Amino acid sequence: MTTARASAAPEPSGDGTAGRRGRGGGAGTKGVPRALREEQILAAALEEFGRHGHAAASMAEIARRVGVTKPMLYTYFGSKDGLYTACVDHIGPRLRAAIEEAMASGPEREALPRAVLAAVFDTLQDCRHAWFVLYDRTLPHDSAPWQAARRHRAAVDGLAAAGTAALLQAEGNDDALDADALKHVWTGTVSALVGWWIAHPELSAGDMTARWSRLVAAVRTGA
Amino acid sequence: MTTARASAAPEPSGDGTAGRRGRGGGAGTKGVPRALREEQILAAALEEFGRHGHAAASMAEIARRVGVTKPMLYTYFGSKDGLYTACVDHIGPRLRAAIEEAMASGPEREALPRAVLAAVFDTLQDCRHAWFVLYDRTLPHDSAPWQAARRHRAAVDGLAAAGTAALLQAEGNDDALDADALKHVWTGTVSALVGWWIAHPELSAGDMTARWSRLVAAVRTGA
DNA sequence: CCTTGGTAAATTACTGAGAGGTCACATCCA
DNA sequence: TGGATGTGACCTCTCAGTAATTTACCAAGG
Repeated sequence: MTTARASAAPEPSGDGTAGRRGRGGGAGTKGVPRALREEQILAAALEEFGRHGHAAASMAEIARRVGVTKPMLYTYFGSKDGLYTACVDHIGPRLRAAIEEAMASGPEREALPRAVLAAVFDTLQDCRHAWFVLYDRTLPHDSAPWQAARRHRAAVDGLAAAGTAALLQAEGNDDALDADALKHVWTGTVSALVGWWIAHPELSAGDMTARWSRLVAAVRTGA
Repeated sequence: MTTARASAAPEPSGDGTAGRRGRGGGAGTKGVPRALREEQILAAALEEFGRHGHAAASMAEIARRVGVTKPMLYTYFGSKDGLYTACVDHIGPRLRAAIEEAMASGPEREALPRAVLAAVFDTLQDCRHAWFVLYDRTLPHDSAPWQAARRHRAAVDGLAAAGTAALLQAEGNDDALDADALKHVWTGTVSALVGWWIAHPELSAGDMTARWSRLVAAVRTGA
């Protein structure tokens, strides 16, 4: 299906004196294979959806960022909800796998949150807004994107739940609601850190992890 | 301006055999003074905007919840952005005042977050979604609602900043970025708790505060 | 080597629905 | 009567979604 033939697509894109083409910017193919275009569209959509939310994001704007027109998005992804769902299906498993790997590498109890955060930052370093595609409170209830996001969040949060529940049980707390609330506080903390990271583009994933360690140290000894 | 005259408005609303009116549900006044209607609209708008976000919320739906038609909303608030701004101007100062009062009553350093949270939960108990009107990441950049929300958040966050900065400095950390990040983590924690509270309507503000205390205790001694 | 058809990659131009916003008019109370 | 409260109908514009068409590439076949 992929039939990836060219190493790097020519993509004159914008050049007025189009290379081998007579008319600059006409209809026809630009030599970009479908698989590659899908990746480009997905990347642009992750950013737009993450930045503005499902409702405020516009298909035309996503197409414009890619350097393509709307019908391409619809031939490749069917609908706005289809594209959003594809975004969720793209970033969800990647986050889940990264977190699973971080947890499986068996850090000590105390360093586990740090390891998970490092995995999250590492996964999001080139698409930081993608986090908020998964954690968008404004998705229309029961829509396809809502269900997809819910499913993938459950997978990610399940890992968090394991850690937080163990922590509470170690203190003799078996309240299921407490565990659920603490899980939410954890994902909320991750959201806050990712949101802050977006506002500081110059910082690397490693910078963020280091900062987290410093904050935890301060809060644990102080407070 | 208020001229609140009636103790409780009659509001037949929906009753086919309207009380004293010939035509059921016609045009004319329903005896609800402007100030009261504005409160009703504001309450409905806070819920709708908080639940669905600025873009996905619809003026028609807000009007329907109040039992009124769209032109009323525009007569009273001018525009969608005007209504959103009014929501922000309504909840922002209330939250700020509550937090200020909680901090001014001088709890010990350690109990300060708990006191602030109690104030927040108390303020939001009848309009929990309102928090997300203030903290909506999807507001169109530089729009009037965005600026208003930013301003009020700054006021609320400023109080948080005082606490977090003091905490870090006590540990010998003077990094301004660390303080800013910790402030965001704090507001993210509040957001997470409020979001979780929305999913558990049966819990009171007091329940939430107690739960917070339990979680903090577990996390501090453990982890 | 050059046509030639088939397929993949794109675009232009359009439609339709829904939501923001407005206007003229209706009703009620003082 | 006049101002406050309120509605029905309408306008307009954006945006999701679609149909028809156009161009480029690629492989055979003459």
